[in-house]
Amino acid sequence: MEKFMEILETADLFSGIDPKDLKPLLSCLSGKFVHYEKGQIILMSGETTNSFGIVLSGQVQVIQEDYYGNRSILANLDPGNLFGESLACAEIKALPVSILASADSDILLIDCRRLSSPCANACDFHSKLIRNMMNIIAKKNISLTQKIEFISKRTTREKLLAYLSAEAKRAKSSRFYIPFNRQELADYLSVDRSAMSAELCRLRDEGILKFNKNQFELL
Amino acid sequence: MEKFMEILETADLFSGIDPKDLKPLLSCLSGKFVHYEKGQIILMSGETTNSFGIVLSGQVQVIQEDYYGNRSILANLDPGNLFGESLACAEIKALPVSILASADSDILLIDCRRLSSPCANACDFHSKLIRNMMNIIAKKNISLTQKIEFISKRTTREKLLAYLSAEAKRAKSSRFYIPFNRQELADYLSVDRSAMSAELCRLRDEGILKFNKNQFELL
DNA sequence: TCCGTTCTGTTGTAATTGCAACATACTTAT
DNA sequence: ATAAGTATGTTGCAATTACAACAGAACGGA
Repeated sequence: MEKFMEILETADLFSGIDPKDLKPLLSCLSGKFVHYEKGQIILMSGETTNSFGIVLSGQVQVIQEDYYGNRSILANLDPGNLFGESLACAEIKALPVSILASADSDILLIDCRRLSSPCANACDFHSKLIRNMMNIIAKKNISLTQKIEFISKRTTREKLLAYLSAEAKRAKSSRFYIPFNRQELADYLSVDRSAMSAELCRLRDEGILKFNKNQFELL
Repeated sequence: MEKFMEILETADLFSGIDPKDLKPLLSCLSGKFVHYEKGQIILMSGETTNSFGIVLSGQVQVIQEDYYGNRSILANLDPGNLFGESLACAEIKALPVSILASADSDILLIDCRRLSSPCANACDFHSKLIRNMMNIIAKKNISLTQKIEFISKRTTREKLLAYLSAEAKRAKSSRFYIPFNRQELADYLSVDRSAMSAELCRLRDEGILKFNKNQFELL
C-alpha cells in the first residue's frame, strides 16, 4: 500500500487533498487494494457494480463485445487512471463493457456509494472528494460532447475545420498547437489519415490555413 | 414559486426526495427563481459560471458559435430539463456555449458548489441530491460514449449494425424496438436518411435483418 | 555517417455517400 | 371518402472517401 501512495497523491480524484489525510480518507471510503494477474477480469460485462477503480500499477483495458462476439479495446489505462467511474455512479444494472488486467496490475477499488454518504471522521476531505469526482465526470462529458460535434460533420473537410476552429477559439488566437500527430488526429476525427492529410494540404493550397507540424494557423 | 413545485417534484435531480422536503432543500441550496423574456441570454459564451439551471416554464436553447461566427442550436430544452450541469460541475473558466431563452421562461438557478458542501439542516436529502446529480452526469456520459462508438464507424452499414446490435444486446433479444423513426435515427447516426434507408433495405435483402416500422430483428 | 523507423504527403481506384427528386405507403382531419 | 400531410423507400449522379501503395522528410540510435 505504501508504495502506491505516490500515485494516489497525483491522481485527479485526490487533488487538493493533503497527502497526510489520504490514509484516513481511504479507510473511510473502504478502499480495497487488489492485485490482478495478467489476463484476469476485474469487472465482467453484464455484472452489476458500485465500485470504480484506480490503476496503481500495470495496465488495464476496457473491452467491449458486440452482439456477434467481436471484441474491441475501447481504452488502455495506465497507472493513475480511473475506470468505471461513470458506470458505478450511473448505477446501471448491467455493465456494457469488461475491465481486463492486460498486465499484472494493482488496483484500488472504491465503492462509489461511499462518496456521497456523509462521513463523521473526514467530512472536510469528503466534500472535496465529491467535487473532484463530479469534476472528472463533468469534464469527460464536455470533451465527449465536443468530439461528437466534430465527428458529426459529414465530410473530412468539415470535421477538420470544426476541430481546428474550436482549437483556435480555445487558444484565443488564430495560431495554436494541437496535441495530436496526423494519425492521432485522424483517429480522433474518425477519418482516414491519408485522406485527411490530403484534405489538409488542399485547405492550405486554398489559403484557408497554414500549418507546420503541430502548429496551425487559420487565415 | 408554488406553481413550479410540480415540475420540480418530477425532475430527475430531485427523484427520491419527499416533495415536502423540497422547499427547505431549495433554500439550503440558495436556489434562485428567475424569469427571462424571450430572446434574453441566460448564460453567455465566454463567461464563467458555477450555476446550472432547471427549466420550469417556456423553452431554452443551448447555442454555439464557431470561430467564423456561425450559430448552431445544440439542444432545445423543455420544462423539467437541466442545463449547464456539466459546465458548472467541471468548473471551466469560459463557457463554450450560450444559453438562450427561446420563449418567455422561468428558470431555477442553483450554484453547484452548494451541492457538494456539507449542510447542517438537510444533510439527508443532501447526499441523495449529490447521488442524483452524479447519476445524471454519469448516465449522460455513458450515452455519449456509446453514441461515439456508433458514429466512429466509417460506413452507414457499420453504423447501423453497431447501433442495432447494441440495441439487441440491451434488449437481450434479437427482436427489439428502437425509439427513433428513420429521420431521427439518421440524425442520431449522423448520416443521410435516404442513404440509410437504402442501406437498411440492402441489409434486409441480404438476410441480415428484418424490420417493420420501429421493430427490428437481427438474424 | 549510415541505417532503420516513424511521420507525413501523394496518387489512383473502387466503393460509399450526400443530395435531389420522385414514388409509395400510412395517418389524420375534414 | 377525400385530401393533405408525413414517413419511408427508390434511384441516378456528382462528390467524397477509404484503402492501398509508395515517396520523401524527419528522427534517433549505432
